[in-house]
Amino acid sequence: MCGRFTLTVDAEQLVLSFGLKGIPTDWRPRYNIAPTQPVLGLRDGEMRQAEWFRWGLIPSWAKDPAIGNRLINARAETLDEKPAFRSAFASRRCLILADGFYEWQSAEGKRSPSNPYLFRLKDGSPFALAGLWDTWWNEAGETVISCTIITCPANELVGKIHSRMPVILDRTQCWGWLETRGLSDLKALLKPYPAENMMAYPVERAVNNPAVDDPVCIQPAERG
DNA sequence: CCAGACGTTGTT
DNA sequence: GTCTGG
DNA sequence: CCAGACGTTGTT
DNA sequence: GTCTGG
Repeated sequence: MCGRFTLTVDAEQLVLSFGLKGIPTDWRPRYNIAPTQPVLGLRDGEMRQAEWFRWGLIPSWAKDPAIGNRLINARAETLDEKPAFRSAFASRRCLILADGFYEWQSAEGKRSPSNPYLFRLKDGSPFALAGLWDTWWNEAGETVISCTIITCPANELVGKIHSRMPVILDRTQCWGWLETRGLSDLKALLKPYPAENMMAYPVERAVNNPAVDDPVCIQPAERG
C-alpha cells in the first residue's frame, strides 16, 4: 500500500527529470507526505504543468468530503469495477511525483509500534505514481482537486515488508498513463516495478508521526 | 421503488 | 453518478 | 500510513 | 474498538 511518501529533490532537478513546463511557486522538498495533504501531480502530458492535489479522492458526487480520508489508495485489480473509481479511471488519470515511499512492517504479535522502511530507486531519481483525480465542489462553489494512488501486488523487495506497493511509472515511460487509450492497455501499465531497480532501508520511527516532516524521516535506522 | 454506500489494509 | 440491498 | 480522540453542559 | 485528521 502507500500511505506516506517523499519528494526531496529540488525544483530544478524535478523540472529537468520530467521535462516540466511549470511547477507551483510554493513547492518545497517533503520528507513525510501524509494523506489529506497537498501532493504534486500532473494531469496532462502535453501541458506538463505540475499542480497541487489533495491526497484522498473526493468524488464529485460526494456529500461529505471526509470520504476522501478513506480513498487514499485504489486497487489496480478492481479500478474498473468500483463505483468510486470507475469514471476517474476512464477519464481522470494523473501522475503523482515522488522519490521514495514508506511501508510499515507490523511488529510480530506485539502491540509495539510498526517499523517503517523507505523504498527508493537505486539511482535516487524521482518517479511518478499512477493516480486518479476528481473535482469536488461544496455548497459555496469552492472546488477541491483531489487524488488517489493506485496500488498493486508487492515485488520481491517490497514483499519482504508488506504485501502491496504503489504503482511506479518511471520518468521516461509515465506519460502513457495520461494518454487516451483502451482500458485494457492502461491496466497493462499497472504492474509491480522491477525489484532490481529499487533499494530499501529501515528508517527511524520519527516518520510515524505525520507532523514530523524533516530529513530525520529518511535517515537510516539501526534496526533489523 | 427508495436508501445507503461508494475503500484499502491487516488481523482474527 | 451508479450500484447494491431491502 | 500513524496518532489521537472518543462527550456534554455550562461558564469564562 | 473505531473513527477522524494530518
